[in-house]
Amino acid sequence: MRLLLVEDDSLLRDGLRNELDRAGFSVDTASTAREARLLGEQEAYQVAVLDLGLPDGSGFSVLSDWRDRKIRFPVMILTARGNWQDKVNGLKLGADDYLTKPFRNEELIARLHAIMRRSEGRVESALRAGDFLLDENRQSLQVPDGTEHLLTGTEFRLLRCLMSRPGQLYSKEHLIEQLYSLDDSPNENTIEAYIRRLRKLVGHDVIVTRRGQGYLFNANA
Amino acid sequence: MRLLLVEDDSLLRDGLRNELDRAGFSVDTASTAREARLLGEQEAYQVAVLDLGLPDGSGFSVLSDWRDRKIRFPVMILTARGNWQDKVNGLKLGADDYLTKPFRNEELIARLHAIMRRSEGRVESALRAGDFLLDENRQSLQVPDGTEHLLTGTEFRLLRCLMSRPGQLYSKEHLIEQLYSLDDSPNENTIEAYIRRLRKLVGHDVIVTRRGQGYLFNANA
DNA sequence: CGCCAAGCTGAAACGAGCCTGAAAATTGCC
DNA sequence: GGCAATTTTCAGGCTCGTTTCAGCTTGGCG
Repeated sequence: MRLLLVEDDSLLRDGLRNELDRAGFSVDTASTAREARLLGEQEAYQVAVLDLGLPDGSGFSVLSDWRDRKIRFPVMILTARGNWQDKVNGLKLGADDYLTKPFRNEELIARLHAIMRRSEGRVESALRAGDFLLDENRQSLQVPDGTEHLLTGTEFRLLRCLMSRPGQLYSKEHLIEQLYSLDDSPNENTIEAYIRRLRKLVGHDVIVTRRGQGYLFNANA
Repeated sequence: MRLLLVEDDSLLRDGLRNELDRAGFSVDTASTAREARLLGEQEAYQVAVLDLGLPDGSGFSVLSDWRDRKIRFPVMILTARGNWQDKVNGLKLGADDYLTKPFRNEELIARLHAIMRRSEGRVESALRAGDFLLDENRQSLQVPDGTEHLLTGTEFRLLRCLMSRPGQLYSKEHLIEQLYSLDDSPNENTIEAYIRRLRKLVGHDVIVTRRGQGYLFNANA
C-alpha cells in the first residue's frame, strides 16, 4: 500500500516514516512542494499525507495541482493547531481529512485507514473474498475452514493487494510497485517466493498464475 | 501492434520500451529526428510516441514532415512540464495527445489506447466482429456460443490484428511485421501455426485463407 | 493429368517464465 | 552483540508458450 509523505521537518518526517512503515505502508517521502508534485504525478499512491507548511510553497498549491491533473488518491492534511482557515481551504480543495499537530501516531494511522476505506467504498476494516477474510487490524487471514493464520508484514500486504480486487490480474512488476517504496525494489523472484507461501495457506489454485501476465486471486477454486 | 518510440534519452527510452513491450506493443525506437523520419515513412505503425527534445532538430519538424507525407498514425507528444506553446503547436500540427514529463507509465499506456481507439473510430475497449468479442483487458476471446477463451500473448495479438478490420486481407509478411519488432522476425510458418490454433477456437472457416495473398477474418462463416 | 508452390498439420525442440527448497542477508529484539 | 524471525536471493528443475521442422494435402496451371 503505497503512501506519499510530504513533510519538510526531517525529524518529524523520519519518525512518521518509521511509524507508517511498521503500519504496513510503502512510504516514499518528499520534503518540498516540488518533489511532492513530481512524485504524486509519477507514482501511483493509495494515499498521501501532506504537511501544509513547506519551504517552497504551500501544500495547498501541491494539492490543487494534483487535483487539476486528475490525480485522485485521498489526501490527509497536517497543519499547526487550530488554524481554522486551513481546514476550510483544504477540504474545499479536495482533501479527505485533516489532522492538527501534535497528534498521536495511532490516530493518524487509524484515520488513514478510514479515508482509504472510504475511497474504496468499503465499510468494514476486513477484506472479504469468498470465504476468505483478511483482517486489517489483526493482520491475519481466516480461511474457509475457519482457522486463522497470522501473517508476516509482506505476506499480508501482498495478499491484501490480490484480495482487494478478486479476479483482477496483477503483474509482478505492479505488485512490487505496490509493496515496496521507490528506493528498494527487490528481485521479481521475491514475489514468486511469497506467492508460494501464500498458496500454502489459501490452497494452490486460489492464486492463479497467468504465465507472462501475472497473478490473480480466485476465491472459488 | 506496432509502435514507434522517438526519444533521445537512452535511459528513459529503454524504460519506456520495456513498459510498452509488456503492454503488448511491438516497439521500434529512434533516438534522432532523422531516424524517426525514416522509420515513420518506411514502416507501418499504429501509433508513435514522440519526444520534442531531440538532438538534431525538434520533434515538431518530424511530425510536420510525417503529416506532409500523409503519414497518418496517431502521435503522442512528450514534452517538459508546462510548456503551453508546445501544446498548441503540437496539436496544430496534428498530434493526437500530449503528455508532460514526468508522467506515470500507466497513464501513457491508457492514453495510447485511447488515441488508437479514437483513430479507429472505436469506443469500447473490446473488439467486436459478428458474435466474436475480443477483450483487451482480459486478453480473452468470447465466441458466439458465449464461452470465453483465455489467449496467450501471441495468439491475442494476431487475432486482434485480424479482427481489427474484418474482411481485410493481411499477408503473412504484414502480420509478422505487426506482431514482431524489426529485430526478431520468425519464420512465416509461425503465422500458419498460430492461424491453426486460432481456428480451433473460432472455427475453421472464420479465418479465410487466400492462397498466395494472406488471411482475413470473416465473422459470419 | 501431373507438377510445383503454398498451406496445413502434428510433433519435437527450444527458451523464457515460473516453481521450489535451501542458503544468505537483513531486521528486530533482548 | 547475539539470537530468532523475516525477507531476499540463488540455483536447479519443470512447464508451457513459442518456434521450427518434416511430411502431407490442396489448389493452380500447363
